[in-house]
Amino acid sequence: MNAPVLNSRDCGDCPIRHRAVCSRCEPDELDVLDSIKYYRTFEAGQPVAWSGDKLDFVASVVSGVASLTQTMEDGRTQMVGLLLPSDFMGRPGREHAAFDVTAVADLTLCCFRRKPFEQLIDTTPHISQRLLEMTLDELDSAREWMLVLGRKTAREKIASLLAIIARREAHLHLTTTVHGTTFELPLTREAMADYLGLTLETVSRQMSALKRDGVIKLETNRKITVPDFDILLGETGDDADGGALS
Amino acid sequence: MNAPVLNSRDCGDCPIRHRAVCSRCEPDELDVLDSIKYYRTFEAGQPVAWSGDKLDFVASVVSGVASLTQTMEDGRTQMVGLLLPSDFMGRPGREHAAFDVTAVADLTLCCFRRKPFEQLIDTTPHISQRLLEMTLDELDSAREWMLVLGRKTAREKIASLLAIIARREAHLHLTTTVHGTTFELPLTREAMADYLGLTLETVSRQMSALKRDGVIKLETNRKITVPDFDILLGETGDDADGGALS
DNA sequence: ATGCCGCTTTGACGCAGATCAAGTGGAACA
DNA sequence: TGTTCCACTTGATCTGCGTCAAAGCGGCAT
Repeated sequence: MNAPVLNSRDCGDCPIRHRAVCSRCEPDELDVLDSIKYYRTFEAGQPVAWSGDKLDFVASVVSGVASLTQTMEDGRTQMVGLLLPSDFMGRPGREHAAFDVTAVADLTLCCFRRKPFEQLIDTTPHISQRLLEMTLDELDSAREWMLVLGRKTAREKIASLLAIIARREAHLHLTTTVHGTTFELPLTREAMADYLGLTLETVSRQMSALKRDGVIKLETNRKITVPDFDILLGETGDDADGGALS
Repeated sequence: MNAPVLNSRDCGDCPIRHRAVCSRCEPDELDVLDSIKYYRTFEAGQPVAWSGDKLDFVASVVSGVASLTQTMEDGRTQMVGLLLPSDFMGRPGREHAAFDVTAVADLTLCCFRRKPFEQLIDTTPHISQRLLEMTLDELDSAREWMLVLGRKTAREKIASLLAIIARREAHLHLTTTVHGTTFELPLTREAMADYLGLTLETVSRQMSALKRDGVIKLETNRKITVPDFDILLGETGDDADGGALS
């Protein structure tokens, strides 16, 4: 467990400083944010909130991964969002969580008390503008994911997910050598299945197939090497350019 | 063709005045909007914009229906958004369309020239706040649709779509009698299939099945009567609440 | 009317992915 | 060095939906 420092961390040192809701803030605005913020950590697998729970904060993901999922009465579940570092969680103006939120990997949140944050939004264009921009980006991502869910084959779905993870991990911890790009997969097979609208057996089979075909190599179950990224992209079914999510 | 009045319509008479981006605007703010707005109409089936096109305006849907769709190289298409009256189209700060936009039914747009609109956003909190709120709503809808696409059966998908259309049409033109609720379906079977991630044959079969089971009646191909809305909701697979009953 | 065309329905068949069921392998712990 | 556990893999079989093909049904123009 690499438990991160808990409280009173300086925003200047923050790893997501330049991408999160606060990215456009001036020093004095950061001071205000600093006064309503606190850190919370969750171990992999722990719930952050259940759908319908009262939620007194909104938050930025500092490190780790969280998922938003919906569950039907009979137990079918669908992941509807994957929150990676710098992503924003919660909705200003809404008291209750709309989805189940779970820490998929060890998670650190920078939480803002909701009431004061809502006031800040009304008075600080730097925050509300950035929040609008991030929300529009999320909407684009959600819409691109709809294509994945609605029209892609199992193999294309897996390839799309791997490409997205690799791309998002890129500017953090990712190693590229002559042998390709290696990254950590922060999801279980079951979580992948929930995201992709598949069963975990199908996920496993398609992972094996991609491995067999040399598209990926598995260092361990969770550590993946992509020898040639273009080949992976070719498997996503998107047109050759930058198809997938931002 | 019921071509609506074209230009210089008074915002006060606008049917979407209380729900669109402009809903929170004061009279003087409306005056500014009025100076950068113009109306455009499209016949059913006509393209509004192709993905990648330069787009010099953003717009509110005044009447009719537009779709946002993505297409893969091999022709597979997925509808990723359905724009009904009062919905907002386009993205401030983006020059080019990200999706194909098509008029699914005869369509009237209230267009705002993009550049001046972007300036307005920065200076008019009433607009940017409302836009943020609408975008967050859209994001919620998109996420709910992900559950439909990823986990629901064909029958559940159809029922979900009919329930959504009926609900959105509710506060416009919808007739409820002792024999149930009747509404116009503004989509072809193919458009339904594109939205639901199905083929049009499957859509047709499931519509027939729902008819056979008495969940719906077809006055014509496009005119639907729902004798008991709760039964329809039961077919969606969602838990009972849904907001309609309770 | 008549023939054409776009939308829709219906049928027969095949397959991708779900379901059911074992089996494998590595990490934690005694 | 074994035992247990859990994430994962693999196999056998089933099925919902896609695919291919044909036929109904208005509406509209000639």
